[in-house]
Amino acid sequence: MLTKRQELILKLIIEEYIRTAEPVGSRTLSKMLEFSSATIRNEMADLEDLGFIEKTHTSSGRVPSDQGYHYYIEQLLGDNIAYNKSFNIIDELFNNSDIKREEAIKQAMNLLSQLTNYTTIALGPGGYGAKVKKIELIPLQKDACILLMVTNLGHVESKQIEVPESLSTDDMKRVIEIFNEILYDCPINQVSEKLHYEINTQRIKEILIYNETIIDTFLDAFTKFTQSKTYLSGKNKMLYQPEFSDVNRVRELLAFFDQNDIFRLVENTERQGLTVRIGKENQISAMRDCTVITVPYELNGKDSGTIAIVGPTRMEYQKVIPLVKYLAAHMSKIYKE
Amino acid sequence: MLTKRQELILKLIIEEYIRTAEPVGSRTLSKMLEFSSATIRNEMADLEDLGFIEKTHTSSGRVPSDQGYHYYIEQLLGDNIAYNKSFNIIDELFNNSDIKREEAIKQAMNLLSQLTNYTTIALGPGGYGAKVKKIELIPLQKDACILLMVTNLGHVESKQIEVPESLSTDDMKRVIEIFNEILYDCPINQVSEKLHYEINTQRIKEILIYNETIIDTFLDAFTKFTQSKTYLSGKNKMLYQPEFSDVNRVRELLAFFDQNDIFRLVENTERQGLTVRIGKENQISAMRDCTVITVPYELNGKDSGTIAIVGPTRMEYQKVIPLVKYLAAHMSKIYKE
DNA sequence: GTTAGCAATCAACAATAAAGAGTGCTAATG
DNA sequence: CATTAGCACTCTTTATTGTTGATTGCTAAC
Repeated sequence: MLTKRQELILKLIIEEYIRTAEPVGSRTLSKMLEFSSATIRNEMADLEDLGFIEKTHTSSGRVPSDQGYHYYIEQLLGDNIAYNKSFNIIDELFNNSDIKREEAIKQAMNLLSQLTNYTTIALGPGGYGAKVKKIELIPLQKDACILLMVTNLGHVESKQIEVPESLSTDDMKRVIEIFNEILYDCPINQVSEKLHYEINTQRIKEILIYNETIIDTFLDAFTKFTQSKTYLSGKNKMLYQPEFSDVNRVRELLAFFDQNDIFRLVENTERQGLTVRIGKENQISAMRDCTVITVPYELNGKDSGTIAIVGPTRMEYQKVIPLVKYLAAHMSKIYKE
Repeated sequence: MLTKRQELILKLIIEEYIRTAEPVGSRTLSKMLEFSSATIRNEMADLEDLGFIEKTHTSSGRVPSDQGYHYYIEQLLGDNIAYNKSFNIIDELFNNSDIKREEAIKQAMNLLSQLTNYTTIALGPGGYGAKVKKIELIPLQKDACILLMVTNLGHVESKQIEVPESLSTDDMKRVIEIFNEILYDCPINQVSEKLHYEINTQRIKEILIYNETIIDTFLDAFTKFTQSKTYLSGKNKMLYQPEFSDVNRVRELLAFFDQNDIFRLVENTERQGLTVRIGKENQISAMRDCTVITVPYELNGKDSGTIAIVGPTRMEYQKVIPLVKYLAAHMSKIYKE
């Protein structure tokens, strides 16, 4: 357990380091406090022994350790979400609601990235709460048509498919009719199951007469829905952080963002509420100097996903944490009644 | 006019510089040629006077100037598109054609970026050649529905719109019926015109009874089609070029790519065939050390766009130029009969 | 016209020195 | 006994200097 004075010193070191990105020395601190630099040096030595701060070399000022940041976030910041004028801006976004769900998530991430100057990621929701609303087949030429699927959430997915010559327009109409009958109001993630369940019923058999592979084509088109989508904003915000003044670091980081591995940042954070992974706690080596904060959100009872924000370990936690919390808590406003 | 030997020396300097990114000295060249370094120095002095090469400092080797690259490309490379084994890979992509147009363009750009290790951009086609195939309105709840538009090219655009309570399901059906009658087979870029032309006819008036703003909502949804799309690939390929070992350069470059100004790279290149803009010929300051090559393409008589490739001025022209030419010339294969 | 030879130029690198910031320790202080 | 002043020590940063090596331009010889 730290004494009050140690906590104060730790807090000041962290906040000063967040501000300047330079190691903080005892003299700097003694100017802010009523103690001499010698006293502070003694305290700093203790804080270092306890693992909260580190030196970059024998005679340098101190820098917060990963553990130090954790203590700061969990013990010194507290849970109080102070009112923040950025909250208004977020509310404003959600009030302007004649935009599609996807677009809204995208914009929310953009906003968060702009407010914080860090990189933001939203994962999901995939099609998980969505239900089939309507299936439509629109002929293009003799042998090609567009398969359309609309969900109750207003999402549209389309896929161009080939149609065997043997199938007449009326046949196609019948096929679509059957699909609509079977799948109307069926949750997206149960489509495959449902079709396989019905595979021996009369209706499905009727379809298979026309074309053996149509079920597969169909299922293929549905996979797009169920893929959990990622929204990435402010990818190169990080370049302006002093910790990324080395080109190799930049390359490493951007290469990571360009891979399809982004979801790895969020691994094992489901059902955990807000998580803060600092520095090497992130398994990804390109992230060794970064903090990744994740927080789950819900759009309605079923649709859920994760918001993540990626910045340097030297992140403005005080500002960022309330912001992501607030945003995640209010994401459900995307659907207004 | 340059002598044969001057041309040879210029060619070697450029190719050596492209290979190594280091200034080329007379001794290096004399090892490749039958002349002494002194002779080559004399020739180099002349080439410098003529503006084809430059020194980085008084006693450095020579580096090609923008003008030098131009001479190399236009006089020394010639028009002969030598067969290139990459051509096969391109053909392969186009043969695998059960993908949508958008996806095909995206993949073509990805491929080009991978083959060359430079950044690639495709502009357009917008919806220009496309015609309205079908318009559909799918109700979600009482007051909301999805407006769907499908083109003959298989492109689908959707927009969620609000519907006044006063409008019954049958009314909506009637509205859509009228729209389909009016707009079937209408080229996308003439939709606005057509609707305004028909504004006083009985059919449109019938629609307006239901809802005054529906036409605007409709036109709004169509603008998405006509926007010329951009496809960007290999954004951070450039980071691995030695000319971008400075973080500030990297920032500048990526910031430019992130703006929506990419189209500026292609300004005034329409109808010009292949253009090569080297270094400061690009008006964009972030591009002062880059070469931008553009070449127009056509998908069918009407749909056209531009392919661009962005690399360092020290670009592998010999490899790149035939490649973009070939790709652009064969883009039309995306639609096979 | 070509080339050998040579002084001059300049970047790149390493070695050295000086300045400045910071630490840890010790001894004095209240 | 906590606090502080004082001081030697450490290490980074910056500037300075010298050295090396690549390259040029010029001149004179072939």
